[in-house]
Amino acid sequence: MIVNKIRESVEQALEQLYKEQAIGASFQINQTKPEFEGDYTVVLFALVKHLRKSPDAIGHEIGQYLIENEPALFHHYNIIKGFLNLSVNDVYWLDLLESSYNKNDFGFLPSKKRKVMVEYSSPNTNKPLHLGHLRNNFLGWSIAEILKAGGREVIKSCIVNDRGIHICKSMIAWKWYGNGATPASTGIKGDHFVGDYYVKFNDEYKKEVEELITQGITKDAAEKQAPIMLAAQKMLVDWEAGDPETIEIWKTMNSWVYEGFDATYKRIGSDFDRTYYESQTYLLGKKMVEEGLAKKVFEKKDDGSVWIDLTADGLDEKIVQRRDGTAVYITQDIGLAIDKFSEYQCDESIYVVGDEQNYHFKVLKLICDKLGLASADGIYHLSYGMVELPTGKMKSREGTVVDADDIVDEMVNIAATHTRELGKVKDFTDDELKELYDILGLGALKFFLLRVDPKKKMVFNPEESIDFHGFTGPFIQYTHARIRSILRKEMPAAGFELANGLTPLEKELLVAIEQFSNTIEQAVAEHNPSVLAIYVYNLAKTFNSFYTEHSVTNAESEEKKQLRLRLCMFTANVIKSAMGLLGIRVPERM
RNA sequence: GGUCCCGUAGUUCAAUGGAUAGAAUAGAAGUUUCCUAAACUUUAGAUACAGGUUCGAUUCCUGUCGGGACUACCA
Repeated sequence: MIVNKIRESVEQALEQLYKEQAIGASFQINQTKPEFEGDYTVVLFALVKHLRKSPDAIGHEIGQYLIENEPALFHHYNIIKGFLNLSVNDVYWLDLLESSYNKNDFGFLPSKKRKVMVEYSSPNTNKPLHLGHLRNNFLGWSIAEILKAGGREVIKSCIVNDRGIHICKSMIAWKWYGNGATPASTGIKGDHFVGDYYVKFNDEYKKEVEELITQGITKDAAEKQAPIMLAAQKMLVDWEAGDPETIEIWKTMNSWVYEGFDATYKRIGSDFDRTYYESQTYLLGKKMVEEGLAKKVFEKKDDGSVWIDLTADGLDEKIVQRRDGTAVYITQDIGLAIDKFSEYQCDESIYVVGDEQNYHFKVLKLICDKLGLASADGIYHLSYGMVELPTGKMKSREGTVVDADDIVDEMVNIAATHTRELGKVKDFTDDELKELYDILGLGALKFFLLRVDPKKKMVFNPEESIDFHGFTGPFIQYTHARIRSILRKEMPAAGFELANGLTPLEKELLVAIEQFSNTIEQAVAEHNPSVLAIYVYNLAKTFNSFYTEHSVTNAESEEKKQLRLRLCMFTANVIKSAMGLLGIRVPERM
């Protein structure tokens, strides 16, 4: 990678020129801004104090040194206001086209021998997936692929929250009001079917609370006394006690949900190497409660509930087991952390979970640490921001939730409409068309959700966010299809002598291609797919300018044609790889 | 109340303390006998406010104003 080479060369220059004075000196290397001459820029200000010389003097000395000692790499430099702009020889860029020819794993980095688990998706089994889950799924899948490209061994995992009071709510509503209906008898997708009863529960609960309030009971008391809520709570206790009827309903309703989830996962491309079920991990968590009590990490209150005091760490007291002996969320997460580590011994365990749980994961890591668990160090919360609507946060109670299946269908339909209007693929079979619409619709959706820094919350405007122009997935897919169209006419020849001299756009394209592996490295370090999305978009944009300006198959000379054919091939490969890391396929034609 | 996060063009997003704050979209004006116009070119438009740190601040610190999350014996 050229940036690393430049860094090494400059470090060597510093060492040779300034000896011990240069020890510990640090500097930045940026890509040179287009308005200046050069390819990469060394920022000199940071060296001034160390070397006690003016930036210009340092720049000239380093620049001279580089040109004299590494003439193969550098051929020119200029200094403007403390910035040393270095021009790299065209030969370096042309060699890149020569040496990387036929390389399939372009950009991918050598193995780092680190094992990483990425937990993502983690659905509740009481309702279907929504837009927020899609951000989670796309992020988790993508970061796993990015880590693989960065040489890590990756295990994708999913924890299914298949037990708890929320499931009992759906169960009791179905038991009371379902009259034995099933997804098959109603023709409703399983996860939506169960979700409808969750909504039903909330409706009935609200009615009961209002009814109680009219009887003169306070709101707080009414919320605790509502019969349907009491029934749900009893169901949770029954479930933990293994009551056969409760377990039976639970198994049946969960199986409906899983059928629905499987269909959605298959459609959006989520997959997992290992699936955990909370119903199987929460008991280990409860065992850890006993151990924590013995180690005096936890403490039991008079009413029987168990707590940890984290006030010394700047946090509050946190409950780890209820008065009635049932497990809470954090309890089963402790159990899960132990399970994961004993099974895989990962160096790092990434949890892709929304930022509303920042506090929860702070607590989890602290507790694991205090319990002396080996897994504590590797816990990393990949916290992402909520997806909001222009009207604010999505709220299931107000019916403003954007359903995952619905939005995928909508995107695919729009892709279909667009494609028909343009009429470029009229010779496609029905199957080919269906696949193309999926590639485009899902590509647009995935790119939209992944192009934003995960840490930041984002706004999804149903009317405006569905776009196929500009900074979008289809823009990049289109660029790929155009390149493939050229390469179908002619592929670059092997072992051809390439023309000397690069036009500005040829050079720009090469520089961009060369940055692919650096970008992967950055994405790995930051756990951030958006840097790749931005990168691949810029690459496509650069190619489009190149494409408009230069003819490939009708180039001025055979040498130029071969050079540009290779540029086309590399660009297409990098686009395909980079989009692949985002979970987005690219079509041959569109 | 406490803890944390966020305020950048009309809108949605960029910018490891670095050069004249980048894109997209919406707006204005252009480009197609020639490899796919889902494209390209030109144009106009922004760092909430007030201090501080320094060669240099969108970025770091303090305060003000505005928005959000968490602080559940929900998960």
